[in-house]
Amino acid sequence: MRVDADAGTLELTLPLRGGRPRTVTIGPDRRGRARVVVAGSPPGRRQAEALLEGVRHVLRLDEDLSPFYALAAADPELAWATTGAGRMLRSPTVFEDVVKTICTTNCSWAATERMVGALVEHLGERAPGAPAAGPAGRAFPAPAAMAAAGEGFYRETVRAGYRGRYLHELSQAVASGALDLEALSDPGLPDGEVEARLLALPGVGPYATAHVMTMLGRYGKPVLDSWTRPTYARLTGRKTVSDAAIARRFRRYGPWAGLAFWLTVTRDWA
DNA sequence: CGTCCAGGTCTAC
DNA sequence: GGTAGACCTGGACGC
Repeated sequence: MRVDADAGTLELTLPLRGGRPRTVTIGPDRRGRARVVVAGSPPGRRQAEALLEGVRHVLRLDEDLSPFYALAAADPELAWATTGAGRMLRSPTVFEDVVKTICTTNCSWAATERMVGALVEHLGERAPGAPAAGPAGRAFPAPAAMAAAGEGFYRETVRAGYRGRYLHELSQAVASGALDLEALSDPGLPDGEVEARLLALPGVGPYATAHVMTMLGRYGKPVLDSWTRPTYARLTGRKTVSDAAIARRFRRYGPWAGLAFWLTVTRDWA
């Protein structure tokens, strides 16, 4: 995925069931509406619809944030968000979000980018017309591709350290059918059930669980880590802030507490 | 050079 | 149920 802030565009390569991935660029048209441009040969009708569905999913265009906006409007600290903030980017699949989240644990953001970049570059399927080398124009690897890669790949190429075992175990479980991560998208599952299943995954603890649940649109719990905690403390003019204090501050948001917290700590990104 | 730590988790008490 | 210690990696920092 690549963001061009100047052009206001987002480029991503989406996997397609039963076919090569395709790269799309999302940007504003002259009317200020979203336009999706597919790279390479024109897609067929079915493929075009699948790509649009993928874009809707990644941008959460079908998510109804109005209950959150109603709460934010009454909060001077977050009223700014009601003009359309809060559609956090997510991955096309739950598997991809879980893998990426594991790659954020106990390391710098630069290390996360390096690990994910290596996975995409070496295992990701190439969209037609994409460069033969490099990560550009490649989809995130399928579970089977990650399962087929050996331990040496995770150690020497991805340089994932001890995370390599988690990534390998996870992808093998998904590829074999023993684990269905995509089922976690089911809105009918209670939060507690999703939370328990995520916590049971290798390399997934409380932080990663909260983060993946956020990606799943379950915003009840703030994502607390070594970046969000100090950032929130700084914003409130304190040296440190307890998790309990954060929970209290955002309790009024109920099931939207995590989204309110995230927007608070990332406000200067907008 | 060594130590610390970054968008934590696991295991063993 | 709660808490030390270990854990890959690489960049930042102090000496």
